[in-house]
Amino acid sequence: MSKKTKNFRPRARRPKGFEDRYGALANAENALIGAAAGVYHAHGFEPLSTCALEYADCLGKFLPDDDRPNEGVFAFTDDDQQWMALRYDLTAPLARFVAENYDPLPKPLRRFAVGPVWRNEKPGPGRFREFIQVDADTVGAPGPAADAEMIMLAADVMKAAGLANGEYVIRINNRKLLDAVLAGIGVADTDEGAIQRLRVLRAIDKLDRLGADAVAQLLGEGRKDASGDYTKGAGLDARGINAVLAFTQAGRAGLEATLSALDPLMGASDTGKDGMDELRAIAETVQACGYDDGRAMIDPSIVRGLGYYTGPVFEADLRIETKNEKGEPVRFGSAGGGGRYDDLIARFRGQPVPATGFSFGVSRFAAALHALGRLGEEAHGPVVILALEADQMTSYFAMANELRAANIRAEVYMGGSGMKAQMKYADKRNAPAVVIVGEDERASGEVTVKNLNLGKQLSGQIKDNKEWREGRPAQTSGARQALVNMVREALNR
RNA sequence: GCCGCCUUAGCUCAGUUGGUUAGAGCGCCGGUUUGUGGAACCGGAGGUCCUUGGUUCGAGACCAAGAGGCGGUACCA
Repeated sequence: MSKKTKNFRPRARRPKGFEDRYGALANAENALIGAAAGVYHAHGFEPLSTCALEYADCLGKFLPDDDRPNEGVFAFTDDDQQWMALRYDLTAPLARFVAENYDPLPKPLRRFAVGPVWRNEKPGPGRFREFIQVDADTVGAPGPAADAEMIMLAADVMKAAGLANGEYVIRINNRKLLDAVLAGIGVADTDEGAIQRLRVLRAIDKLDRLGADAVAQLLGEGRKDASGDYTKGAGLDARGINAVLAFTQAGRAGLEATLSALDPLMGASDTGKDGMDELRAIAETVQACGYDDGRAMIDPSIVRGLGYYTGPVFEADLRIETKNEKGEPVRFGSAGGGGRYDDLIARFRGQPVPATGFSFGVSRFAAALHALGRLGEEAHGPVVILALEADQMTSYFAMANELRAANIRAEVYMGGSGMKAQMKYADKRNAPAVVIVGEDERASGEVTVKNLNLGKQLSGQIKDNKEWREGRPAQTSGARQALVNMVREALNR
């Protein structure tokens, strides 16, 4: 080994856009995953775990005229020259799995999935290059009841995450309605029209962020933003712009009122009629189940991503304003979204397989709750049993087991340091109490329990160093058999 | 990708018109306790001033390029 190699020290650094989650944030993610998985499991969904890598063509991540995967995915070629890509969501792998194992699976297939997905995009607040999603999907159910169920489940998950009524809303729309509006203003069913439709969708997606005026520019000629960047518009005329904006603004307070406002905008279009029928059926179900109390609403300005949605689309939004450390409002985007994608599995099978689903961005959700100070952090750490005598470890382990059996989180100090360092460790772990058994206690068959919170309070009153040194505030000794009760008492004070 | 702002100790920052050994608060470590965290007092460690190149007798301060961070915008199938 050369001297140079020997001295090499890699600089510890985290890849850009990737996040470490420790402590409260990691706990929050786990709690959200548990909440969502609990709701879905209770509704009969089966867990499915698929692999992180997929063949890129199975993800549909190829540009039509290109031989390498699209930007936005992390991809590389395998030994056999095939393009592999990290999954960018859990829906495309589901489509692959269903197509691959179609015959033996129960239809409809109800499955939920939890896991990280990867996107090669610019990171931002609540936008990560690796993040955890929880998905639930129903495959093989063509009717709007399946969509309505997805919406109600999404609301249930938000509730299970600890949010109160009014702090979240599931917004509902149907892509067919916008298609009808665009057809009505002369957007042709051609390649050119498809591009135009795409630009319209992107423009509408920016409504909440940029406002109606900017979106009107994007629907028309184009828009120059504050940084001087120019975005080409959809090229609609004034009549078209007004029609699209009127559609997006047709949302009303109640489900019925919104449906009534939308009806006249659909004209004679068959697509529009289909979309309205679906939306009406969803609204009736949601209403009958009592979710029209603010948890679910129709919002024509919701369009969702661009790709595979074919009908109803939904989005879960936090209604609490999020601020950063400087008090500036932070836009986190939606906590989740979904919709119907009847053509996705057909890519593999040649015949349509209807499907609908919902996906939560757990990492973003957790980051938003963190910014809101709503993490529900654990009140305290584990009880720490000091390891004062190296030859007494088995008795320390026995005490820890007794506490755990009584449902008290506990650990034995595992370091090699002295008592002072062990106390500091317990303090840093936010331990509610420490158990002290050294030579003295062992000789007399006792244990000492020190209440760290109480000790902290008492320390504020001590001014004299002698008192500090000699006082043993907030700790009590008692018989070894009373360990659990003494710790419990300390926890309750 | 494009535009703008930022980068000095672990963290938050100060650093006069370019001028000797670069500072503070908090944190960390140690001592006043060799069986005690947290108050108080005393002491200590810790900096390639993001990197590279340039201007200058002299650069943490000025210039250029690059990297990283933040914000906006685009992209997000």
